[in-house]
Amino acid sequence: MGGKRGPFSCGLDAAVAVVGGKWKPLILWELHEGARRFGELRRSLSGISEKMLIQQLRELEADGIVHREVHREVPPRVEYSLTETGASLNKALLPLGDWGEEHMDHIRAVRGV
Amino acid sequence: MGGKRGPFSCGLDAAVAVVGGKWKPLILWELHEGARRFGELRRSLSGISEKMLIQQLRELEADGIVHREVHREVPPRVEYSLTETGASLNKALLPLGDWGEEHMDHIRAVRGV
DNA sequence: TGCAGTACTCACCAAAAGGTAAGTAATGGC
DNA sequence: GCCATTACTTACCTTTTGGTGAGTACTGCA
Repeated sequence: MGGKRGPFSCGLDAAVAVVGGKWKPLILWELHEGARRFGELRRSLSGISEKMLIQQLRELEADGIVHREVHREVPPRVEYSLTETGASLNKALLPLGDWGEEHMDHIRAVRGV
Repeated sequence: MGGKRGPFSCGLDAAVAVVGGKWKPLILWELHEGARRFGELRRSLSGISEKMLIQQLRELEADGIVHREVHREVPPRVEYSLTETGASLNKALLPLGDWGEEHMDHIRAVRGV
């Protein structure tokens, strides 16, 4: 879903193309309080594989949502943070997060999970 | 993505489980002005297959997002509309749609589509 | 009799997303 | 010399998602 998908039929379609998938919303959420290192993100997003994390971060970077900063040290330190565009996207996701919070029990019940 | 996936790590995760995928956001959008027939939806969502449309509608129905009403006529008439929960979800999606609208050109440019 | 229109349903296939496990590069400290 | 740490990278596989095309049930109407 993070893959290319072009001409969008509406704004929602475009936004979903950028933030869709299993991990991207969670990654954005993790970054909403400031920069995070690769390893920090991996530990926070329990269950994500390194491959997935990198892949999603690269796509978000390509879409101008996150900024990647490499500190040339050993061991290496790479920090990811939201760009301004990313921060605005995160803000636009807040109501959806609230909705989910509010209806989580209902959804869980309906799906039997 | 519409498939079962639980326990959610946060509200956003739960919301994405309900509204994720290629078509669901667009279906919700189509319903935001009122009830629509199956055929109307198929024509509006250009490119969707009948199988996908039904599948997504069934999942949304199971999640309590849309209501399905069958009118016993010939030829048959089935109308889909948002439940109250669905309407609130749609509302929560508005900022995301606005964000997409605003950044669509940027995204298209970055992806070369 | 048979065709039109509507809303599905099914079997099968292709593509995309996601997961696993192993390997790499760089260097400071023991 | 060798191990630890960090941030990847690669190859391979499974699961999920999405697409195609044909078929079904119902009944009014020509």
